[in-house]
Amino acid sequence: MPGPRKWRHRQQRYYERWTAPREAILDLLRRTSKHLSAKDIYAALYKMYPGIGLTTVYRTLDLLVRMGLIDKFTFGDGPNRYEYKSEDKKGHHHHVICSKCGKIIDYSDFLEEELELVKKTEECLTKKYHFKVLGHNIEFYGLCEKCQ
Amino acid sequence: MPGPRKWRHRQQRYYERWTAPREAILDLLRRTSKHLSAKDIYAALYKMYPGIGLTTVYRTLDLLVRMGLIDKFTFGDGPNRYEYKSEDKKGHHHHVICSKCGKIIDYSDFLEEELELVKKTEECLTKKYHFKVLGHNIEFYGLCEKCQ
DNA sequence: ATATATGCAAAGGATTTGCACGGTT
DNA sequence: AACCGTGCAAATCCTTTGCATATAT
Repeated sequence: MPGPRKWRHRQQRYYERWTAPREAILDLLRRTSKHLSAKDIYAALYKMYPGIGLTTVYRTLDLLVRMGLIDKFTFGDGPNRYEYKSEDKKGHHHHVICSKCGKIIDYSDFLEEELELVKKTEECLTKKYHFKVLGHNIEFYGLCEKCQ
Repeated sequence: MPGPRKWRHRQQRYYERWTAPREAILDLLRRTSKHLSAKDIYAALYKMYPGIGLTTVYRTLDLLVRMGLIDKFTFGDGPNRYEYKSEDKKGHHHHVICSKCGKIIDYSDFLEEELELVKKTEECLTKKYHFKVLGHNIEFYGLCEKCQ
């Protein structure tokens, strides 16, 4: 049951078998625009796939993160949330989080400015600390319309 | 035993008594440049102040966050970390986190550019979503010199 | 005297780990 | 047959809560 990007890396073996749960979890994340937690995913899958275990969800999410297919986000309190990483740059966005109700808005304006700042920063960090930047995370928090 | 900024807000009472543990915890955070977890603080204080409870540390940290004296950071896995919020803008910085060893570097270049981007974004978010921005968080992650 | 702050122990929530079973290769 | 993936239960880690006691006003 090969997925869309079934792929075993030469250097680092990500998996040996592309199984139904793995496909189901990746598929769910690919289809949704929400930021799902492990439990969310477990609950959604349980309907169509009873017998699935929460542990498998966690392990699969970890696998998908390592494969670079999804991103993992930690929003202050509460469980980690996962998001499908779209291949095109258009998918890039930030999160705006309401501190009160936890609502998350995806936001993607000023990407050019951001990109420039990020690039500058990365170069500087490489020079200054010999730090290899692999990614960044920009988020805003405050109060959403309803919670003010 | 009044602290440096002992202060009971008129509208919202933060505390009734400025006690020794509160002073000790704020003081510790003011003196260090590290990003301490609740346990770190507990351990440090335990030497000079045995009998202090971890619960008190958590409760005090929560209080100090509500008072706006310290910031709380969640770096992926691991415990939350706390940092004294300096009053001058010079104290503003980002975090660069090594994904492997967890090392945190404070970084504060390109603040003007950042400030501009942040300002733009905040205005836009207000207009677009009527979202009241209270703060932002910019962080970079990757591999530090040793871990590459 | 009264309300607040504290410490301990227990509870809670999220995630990881140990282990035996079952399906693939 | 050997190995990988899975599910369950237990363990772990961090944090919060309940409650009785100690302390400040």
